[in-house]
Amino acid sequence: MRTAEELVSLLRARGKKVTSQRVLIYQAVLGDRSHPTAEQIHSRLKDQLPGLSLTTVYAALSDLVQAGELRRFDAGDGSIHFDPEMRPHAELVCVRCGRIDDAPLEGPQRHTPSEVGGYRILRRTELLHGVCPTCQETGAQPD
Amino acid sequence: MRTAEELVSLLRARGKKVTSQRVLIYQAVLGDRSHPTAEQIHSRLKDQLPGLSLTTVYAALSDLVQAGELRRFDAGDGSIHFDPEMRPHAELVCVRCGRIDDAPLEGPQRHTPSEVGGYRILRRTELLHGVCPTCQETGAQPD
DNA sequence: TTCTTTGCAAATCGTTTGCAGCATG
DNA sequence: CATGCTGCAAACGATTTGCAAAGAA
Repeated sequence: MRTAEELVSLLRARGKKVTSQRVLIYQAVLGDRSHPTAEQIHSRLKDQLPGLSLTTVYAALSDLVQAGELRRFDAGDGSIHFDPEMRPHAELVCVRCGRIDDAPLEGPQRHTPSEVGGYRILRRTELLHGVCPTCQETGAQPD
Repeated sequence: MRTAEELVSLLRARGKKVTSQRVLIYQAVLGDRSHPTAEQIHSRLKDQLPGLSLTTVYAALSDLVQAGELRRFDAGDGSIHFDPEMRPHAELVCVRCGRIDDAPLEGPQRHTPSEVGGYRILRRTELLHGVCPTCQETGAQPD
C-alpha cells in the first residue's frame, strides 16, 4: 500500500484538494486487498468520519480510477468492486459467498495483446467464477 | 443457431410451457451475434408482438441462462448483454461506440482450468476493452 | 381445470446528479 | 477569495417483484 505522503502527492499532482475525507478513503482502499465495494469502504470509515457521505466515497474512488491508481470491476452480478492491484491478473469470484481473490496470470496470458480482431486494446478484465476453498469445505449446496 | 424444434424441446424438457412469446424471444436471441441487451431484444420484437412486455423478455432470457444455453455478461459499464456463443471466448468491447465482438482465445488460453487458487472454477469471462476498427478510422477522440 | 406465464405497475438497489454551504490553497 | 469538495436529497435506469387476468396442458 501507499504511504500518506504518496497519497498527498497524488492529490496535489492532479490539482486536487487535500481533505481529510480523501486521505482516509484513499488509505482505506489502497491498503485493502479484499476487493471492497464503495458501500464497504464507507461503512468501514464511519467510525473515523461519522458524517462521511457515500457520495464522497464514490467521488474519491472515481478520482483514483481516473488517475489509473485503482481498478474498478463488476463481479458479474452487478456489484461494483475496487482493487488497488493494477498489474494484470484475474479475479476469482466465489459464487456462494461472494469472496474475491486475485489470481496471477500464467505464461502467455501475462501479456495483454495491444491489438485483437482489429480492436486497439486498452485494458483487460478476466473473471473466474467458482467456489472458494472455504465454501467447498462448508459443503454449501449448489444454486 | 437453433431450430424452432430444438427450442420447443428445450422448453418441454424443462417442464416449461410453450408460448409464442418465448419461442420468438428464444429465436431472436439465439440467432443474434450482436450481443443484445434485454431492451434491444424487446424493441426488436415489438413489430411481431406489439404487446410484449420487457418483464417477459427478462424472464425468458433468464430461463435460457439457467438452462446453460445463453451467456450473460456485464460489458463493464453496468449494461447487461446476452451472447448465444457458449464456447470459451473473449468479448471485445468498444469503449467509444459500445459495439461488442467475440474474439477466439489462443493457445493455452483456450482451456479454462478447473482449479485456480483453491477455487473450483465454474466459468470464465474475459473482457477486452478497446477501440473498434470503425471508431479508429472515424478518429473519434479519446475520453 | 390446474398451474404457469404474461404484462402492468410499483418497488428495488446501487450509483449519479443538483445544489448550497464549507474548506482548502 | 476563488475554486473545488462535501453531504443532503432527489433523480436515475436497469432489473425484479406482486398480483390479477389470460393461456397452455
